[in-house]
Amino acid sequence: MPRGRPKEFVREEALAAALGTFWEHGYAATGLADLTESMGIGRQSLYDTFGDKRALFMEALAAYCDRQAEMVGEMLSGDDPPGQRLARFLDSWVELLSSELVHGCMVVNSIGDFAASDDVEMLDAVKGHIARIEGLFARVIQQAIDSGEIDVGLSAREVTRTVMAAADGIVTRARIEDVRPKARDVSRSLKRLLGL
Amino acid sequence: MPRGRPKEFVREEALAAALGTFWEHGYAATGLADLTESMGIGRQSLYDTFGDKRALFMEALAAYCDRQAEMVGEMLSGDDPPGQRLARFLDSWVELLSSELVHGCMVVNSIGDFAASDDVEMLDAVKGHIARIEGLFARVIQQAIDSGEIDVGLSAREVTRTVMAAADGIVTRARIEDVRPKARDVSRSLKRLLGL
DNA sequence: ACATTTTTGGATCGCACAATCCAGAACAGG
DNA sequence: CCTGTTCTGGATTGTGCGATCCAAAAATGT
Repeated sequence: MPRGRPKEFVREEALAAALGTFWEHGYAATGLADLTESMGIGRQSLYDTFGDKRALFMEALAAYCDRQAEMVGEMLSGDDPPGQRLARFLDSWVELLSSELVHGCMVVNSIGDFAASDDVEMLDAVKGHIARIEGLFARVIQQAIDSGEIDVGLSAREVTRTVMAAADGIVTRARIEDVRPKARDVSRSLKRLLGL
Repeated sequence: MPRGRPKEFVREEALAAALGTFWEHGYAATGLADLTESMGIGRQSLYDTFGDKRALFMEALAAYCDRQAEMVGEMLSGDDPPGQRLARFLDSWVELLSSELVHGCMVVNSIGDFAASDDVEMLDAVKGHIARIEGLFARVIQQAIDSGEIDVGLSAREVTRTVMAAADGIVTRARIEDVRPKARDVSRSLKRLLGL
């Protein structure tokens, strides 16, 4: 155990709290007061532990992406054939919009937060996170095409980009309205498109 | 002609310039200096003519929506059957992403700019603009279903929401990368979905 | 000439924000 | 007891912003 007075908070928990606040309000709209309140720590502790606001955000965004990748990876995994796993995902991801994604996808939200900025490092991080999630879908879709489950004259790239675009559109709108009815319609349409 | 010194700028032109700046950088990231520079007028003239920054933005957003509605309306009109008009739109809207929509759709961008704010009036305006554009697609799609051109066991509502979601996703990503290849793939997939 | 209106640009106000500094108290181990 | 670290909270700094005020100049009609 280190010398002096022990920290009164767990780093991961404080980071998770910051994640939630950034997720809900975005980067610029989140003030230091919002962060210290939701994290339950003082300004000094925040700067000592995480650096500054921007560094804290980048770390939170990376944690979000890890969590999202794990969740999507689980939903797309299983013993049944890849096409059925994708169909299952399309059926059940509507539930995510009721709980996890009520404030949209933090990565997609970050596009708007930094698109007009000159923070190339942040933008590269955002693009990387997007590519990572997209890769999970591309893999399953490619498998479903290889196995013949999906056979509609479309490449895996075309299908993946369509699914991702629709998902991005839904989570964008999720920020200002209840999109679950829309998401159900889109999921049904996409399954029809893919013959699932 | 009114009494004193005549205005040295045309209101519509100044508004169009403000529209472009807001469109490119978003609401918060656009400073008064950016506006006066792009509009070519002084602060005083701006406040006298448009009120304040927020009022100027609302007017610019409404003008954007008018223009967008007119453009989409034209692209979806013609003498050929509605299904073909929709297919034509899906083919040619990629060009819009090369010129008009390089910085995304101003309405969709505004979602992120005001989702976390408590400006309900602005949010209602955004929602109204979205509904207006969506109505244009819903009408054509309904016609194509009534005429039997589209017959894939999906309702007009389901198809419309899917097309809009995909489009929203594409224009969101357009802010940080060239999405024309993606848009081509998505358009091809959607046409396949609709049997066009 | 005169009145009216707009333009221009500087100066200023008020506010919110991130970030830093500081001093005192709290808590641990040596 | 002493030392090192953290927590607390107030005070402060610096910056950028929207917005307003002001005064002088410019351009029109009466």
